[in-house]
Amino acid sequence: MSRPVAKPVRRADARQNVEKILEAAIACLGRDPSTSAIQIAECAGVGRMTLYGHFPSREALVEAALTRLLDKGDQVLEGVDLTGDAPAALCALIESSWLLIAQSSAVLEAAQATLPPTRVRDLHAKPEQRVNNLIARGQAEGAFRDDLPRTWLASVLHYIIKGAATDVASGRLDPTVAPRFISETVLAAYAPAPSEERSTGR
Amino acid sequence: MSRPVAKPVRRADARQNVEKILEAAIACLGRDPSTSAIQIAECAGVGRMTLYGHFPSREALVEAALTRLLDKGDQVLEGVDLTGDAPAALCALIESSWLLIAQSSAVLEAAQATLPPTRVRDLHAKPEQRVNNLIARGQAEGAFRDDLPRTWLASVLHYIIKGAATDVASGRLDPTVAPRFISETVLAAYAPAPSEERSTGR
DNA sequence: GAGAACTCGTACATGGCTATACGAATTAGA
DNA sequence: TCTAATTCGTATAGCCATGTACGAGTTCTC
Repeated sequence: MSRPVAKPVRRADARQNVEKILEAAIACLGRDPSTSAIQIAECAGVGRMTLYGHFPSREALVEAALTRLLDKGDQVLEGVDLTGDAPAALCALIESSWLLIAQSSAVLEAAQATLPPTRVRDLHAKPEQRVNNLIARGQAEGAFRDDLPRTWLASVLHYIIKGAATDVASGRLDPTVAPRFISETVLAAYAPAPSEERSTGR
Repeated sequence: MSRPVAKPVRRADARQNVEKILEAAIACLGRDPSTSAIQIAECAGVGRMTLYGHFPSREALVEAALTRLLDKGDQVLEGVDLTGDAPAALCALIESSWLLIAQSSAVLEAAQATLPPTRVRDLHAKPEQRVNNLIARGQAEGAFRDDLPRTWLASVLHYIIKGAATDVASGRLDPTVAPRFISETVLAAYAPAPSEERSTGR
């Protein structure tokens, strides 16, 4: 009875199919959070039953896709140096992962429609923390404005990234200029109030 | 047969029901763009069949709701003085109609899922223009930054308003402080490059 | 090469939303 | 008051998505 789910070895093609399905799910849900399991399956190039063979329900699939996406994002952010000058670090963060963040937002939206809210919060708490810390540090150093709460500043970043991603997806915005627009806008929005010239760090 | 739709007089209660349905549609779709016609009907306090008696399809209902909402927004903006100092005008615009704009965005999202894209564009072209003109004027006067395209600046405004509205709806953001946050953030984002210290109003 | 794992089609039950048709009860308006 | 407009329940049909069951064919893995 000590092995309820233990399938230690899976056939190679099976694992490969799981991979294809997850990638397709991320792509599809990133485009439209309400994509059906059928569409994801055919987008992955597998039969619908294969999908249900690997994921017991659409809910499980969405959760798996979100988890993978957040892990991927976490890895990317791991490789970005966020310790230096706060504005520069924010810029680097945006440059390196705005698309990933945008995708995550969309998949997260899909998750919110099907998963219990607590589960969702748990899943994306960690990556969220990275951004939060950076903003907090910037505020403490006087590089970012202090007259608006950190949570709001973080939200603004997400709003803009998500909006830009939507417009890029629908062809209204050129993806090559998007990161620059985002960075310049967010940095300006985060800038300390100009009236009183605080000693802005260095 | 020369009068296919001509119903010159409608009974008072009928018109009143149409009113209730439209208001309910705006409220429901503003909260969740995928609200079903059934939910809208019971939210309006009328039977489902009454709804179909007044609107031939859900699509027609969505279009009617969007049209009414945009008209309402247009009226509100009509009463706002946008001719003075550009930042102040933008601030007044946000203060007076951020909630309306947010609702419009949500209903517009519902419309995009059911209406032909051209129709949607046509409908909200006019209110959009008001914001665009204000931004253009601000740029021309040097009150707003010029290094980012006007369309992008307008988009940013929408991103933030829509995001804030979502967070207010889900209880993550206090509705009483939201307009202030939005205004201060957008004004900072729109500010001209900081190197030259313009006298930014007060 | 043989057995097991895996794929995937078909079929089916379920549930939700849209939309139509019919008809009875209600109600406004003259 | 009387008539016609209006409401609104029920029934019906179609479409689509989810999820389960069965079974035959294919392909890995030993």
